[in-house]
Amino acid sequence: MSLRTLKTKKKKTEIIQSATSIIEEKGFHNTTMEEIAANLLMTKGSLYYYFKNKQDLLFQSQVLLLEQSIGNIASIIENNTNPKNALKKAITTHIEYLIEEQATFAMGVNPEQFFEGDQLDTILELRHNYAQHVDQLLLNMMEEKAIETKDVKLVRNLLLGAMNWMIEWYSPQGSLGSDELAEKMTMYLMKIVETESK
Amino acid sequence: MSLRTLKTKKKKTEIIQSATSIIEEKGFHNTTMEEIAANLLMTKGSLYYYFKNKQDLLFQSQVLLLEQSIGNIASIIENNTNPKNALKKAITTHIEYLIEEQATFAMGVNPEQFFEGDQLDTILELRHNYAQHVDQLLLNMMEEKAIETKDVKLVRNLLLGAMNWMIEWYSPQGSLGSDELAEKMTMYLMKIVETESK
DNA sequence: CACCTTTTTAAACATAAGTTCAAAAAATAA
DNA sequence: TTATTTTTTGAACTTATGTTTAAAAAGGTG
Repeated sequence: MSLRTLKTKKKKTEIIQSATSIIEEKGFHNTTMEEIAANLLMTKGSLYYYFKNKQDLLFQSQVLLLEQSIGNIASIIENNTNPKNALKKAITTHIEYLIEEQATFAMGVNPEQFFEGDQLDTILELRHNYAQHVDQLLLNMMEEKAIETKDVKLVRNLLLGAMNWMIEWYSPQGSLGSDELAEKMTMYLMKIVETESK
Repeated sequence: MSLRTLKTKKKKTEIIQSATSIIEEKGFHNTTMEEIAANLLMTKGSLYYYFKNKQDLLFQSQVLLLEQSIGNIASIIENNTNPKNALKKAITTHIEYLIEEQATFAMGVNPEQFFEGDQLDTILELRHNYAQHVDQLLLNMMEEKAIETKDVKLVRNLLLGAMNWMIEWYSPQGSLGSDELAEKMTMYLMKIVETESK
């Protein structure tokens, strides 16, 4: 890969990052191409050299984030044999990742409101892929009989909800450090999937 | 109150309902005043007779929803002496209400992206008010020692998150009826606040 | 340096949608 | 029925902002 194309890729990433950080505060529709560009000391016209349009920029941000998340959880499943530890690790990682990438996560809350057609299909497929990895982790805990097989999806939704909702209340200025916070959340969330009599 | 003013009020409510149902599917920014009006067989000009502007319409929808929710939870606290039952009831009611009013709930997910200034303050205050009612319910369970006092806010956020995230996955066509679903969710969520050894 | 390719610019363009307004229609009251 | 008030209309207005484009600038290569 030539230096040129590497440079272009880097610029693309920078643009995506600039976009997501502004979108986080203001929301997609309140973020203008002008702001995104200004943030990088460019003019909005330049953005169209890298992205077909604003929608395309948004879409690529989402795909990037989801692919990274899937990579995370997949490697956790691969590297942990103990089901409980694996789930615990997955929850912690999800939370930490969410804290770190809060910006882009916020965008993906309601994909139906931002994407349609092929783009929406792609996003939903990636989300589904991620959800299935979580299901896998839960299914591995079946023998503990903490949850019934038919409730896996429900429990997964409860867990993801409790975590993803963080974008509503998490603040870096909070009293807990992000590690402590993740640990504490994990502790409470694990209660959902643990057997009553321990 | 004269017949006139009653009629005006009714019309306002109709407009709010029309707006929220369209906003639910499309998102606020993809919903036009024209659509909202057309849905009621009116022209968009008429909407401005009832609401100052689009923003005002959105705001009033949110306030209405939040006030109703607060009314719900307040009456639950008032009418239940047993802490555990009260919390259980509150969770069930919250879920049922969310299912029923899915449309408007979806709007309030990220108030910072839709409101600013006084409006945002009002919304946040109402949300805070609701949260405090939930905290009250949790605090009443302190003697069970299932959660520590300093974790009340965290636990409340986890519970609200798991529930509110429903707007992401709930479908009326799901396999469970809304009653069953609410009951099952409540069962799993109560595990978070129950003591380990029961 | 001279040539070619890539990148950036700034201005022009396009358009969707929120808002205003004067006039018409409908509802109510006397 | 006539007069008055309320409601609705539909066209005109306004503005914000995404997008296009031709030309300039920068970067790379022989």
